[in-house]
Parts: sequence; structure tokens; C-alpha cells
Amino acid sequence: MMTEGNPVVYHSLGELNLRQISESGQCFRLKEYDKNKFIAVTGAHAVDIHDQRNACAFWCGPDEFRTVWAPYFDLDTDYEEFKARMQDDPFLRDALRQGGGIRILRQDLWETAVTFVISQNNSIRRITKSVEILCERFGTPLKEIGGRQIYAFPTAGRLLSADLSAASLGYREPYVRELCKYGDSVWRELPALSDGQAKKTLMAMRGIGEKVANCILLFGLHRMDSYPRDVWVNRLIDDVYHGGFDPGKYAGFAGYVQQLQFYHYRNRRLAH
DNA sequence: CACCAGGTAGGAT
DNA sequence: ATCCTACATGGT
Repeated sequence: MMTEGNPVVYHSLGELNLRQISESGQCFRLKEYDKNKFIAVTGAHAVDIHDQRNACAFWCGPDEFRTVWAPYFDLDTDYEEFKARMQDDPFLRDALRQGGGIRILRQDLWETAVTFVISQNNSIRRITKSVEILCERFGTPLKEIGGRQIYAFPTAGRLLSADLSAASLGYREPYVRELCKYGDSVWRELPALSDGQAKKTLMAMRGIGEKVANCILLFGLHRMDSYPRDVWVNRLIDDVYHGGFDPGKYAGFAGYVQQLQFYHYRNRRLAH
């Protein structure tokens, strides 16, 4: 079914690594369901991707690849120059060696807003679990991949009238419910706003502070200058840079630098 | 048992 | 403006 016909083969050559992205903490639904086999979901689309050595096989038609997945994985952006400009920093050189296949995804704005409101003072494991429950219970069924039924991320309307207790959102539940009450217009208009205006609009919503707003700017609006500071990034700046790190040095891709730092530092620390 | 997790709201200073 | 703390839940 999902694997009939031919996949679109993208020659990633280290520029796209799905395992690294799935472990990078920027998204909560890119899942390795089998060795080197991933399920990606965005909006009303889901796809089976087989990540082999230097190529990713996307099991979808060329039109869907071009209009949905290439944009989602930011494949039309050239990261080479970003990488070149990090080479003078030893920590970033290491981070690139470990996470050079990370990209900044262009995720659905609504989904990004909800998932990062859930993320506050929470663990990636629990966020992922909560999001999975929300999708399974309240999302539209899309298709089956690897014997699993895949669901879309639920709409605001559906979540508003739902019993969210099974997702164990804790004290964040009312924040999510309040988010649902904003009309679609807010989310439609945000992409047209400047970074500053968009951030201000987001931070006026309950449950969205500076850090979560920065995550939504980066992962939901692809504002590459946004540099979210979570506990790990703060720790890392303290530890590796002795308090002196200026993301302004990386104008135009500071958010990408942040992802690499987060991924590398966190993995290193969790390794023992 | 204490402490932590991709923080923030609301109140006190 | 800046500092302080309670906050649900599950894992270590």
C-alpha cells in the first residue's frame, strides 16, 4: 500500500539525517518505527521515509515530495554556508560532526504552538507521549504506515470540546484550551508579521513566554534568527562559553546554531 | 524521599 | 523592571 510504486529518492549526502532530527527536540512526531524507517507527519500528510546511508527514500509521489516534504525538511535551503561560518568554534565543529544532518523544519504553526506550550517545564519523553495521545484520540485518520494508523494533529475546534485528561497535560491543560479559543485569523496573519510583532502577539497568549515564543518563531514560522534558551542551552552557555555567547554573531541562522548546540550538548550529557 | 524536565503566570519587591 | 515561587505529572 504505502510502498507500492517507486519512492522519491533524495540524495541527502549527510545533509539530511532523520534520526538526528527526530532526536533534536524541535518536533515530536518524527518517529523511527523500525530500523532506519521513519514516519513523518505534517498537516494532512504522512509519509514513510527510509533513510539509507546517503539517500532518503520518500514513499510518496513526486508532487507531494515537491510541495510538502521538500519544504517541510527545508531542502531548498543551502546549509553549507552556515556550516562554513561555524568552523572557527570548536564546540560547533564537534556539534556538526554529530548533528550535521539536522535541519530546521518548517512545521505547521498551530501544531508548533500547542506542542511547545505543552513543552514548558516538561520532558521530551512526556511531551511526545502527550502529543501522541492527542493525535490518536482527536486527530483525523490519514493513512496506515508500517501497520500503524497515522492521525493528523487535531484542530483547535476538536480540542476545544475534547476531554484532554488522558493526555496528562497537568497544569498546562487550561493553556492549551485557551489557545483553542483564538480564531484561525491569528494563525493566518502571524506569518506576515515581523519577528518582533509576531513574538509580541504570541507572548500575549497564556502559556507562551519568551522561550516558547522563540520556539514557535523558529520551528513554526522559520524565523532563523530566533534563539530559544532552555535549561540545556543556558547550561551549555554557562559551561562551554563561560557565560559569553552571542547568537548575534550568527545572524540569519542563529536558530540553526542553537539546534546544533542543544542536540550535541544534551546527547553528550545524557550519554552518562 | 528529593530533584528534574526544551518555563511561565501572578504576585511581591 | 526584576526577582520569587507554585505549578501537574512521571521518571530517576
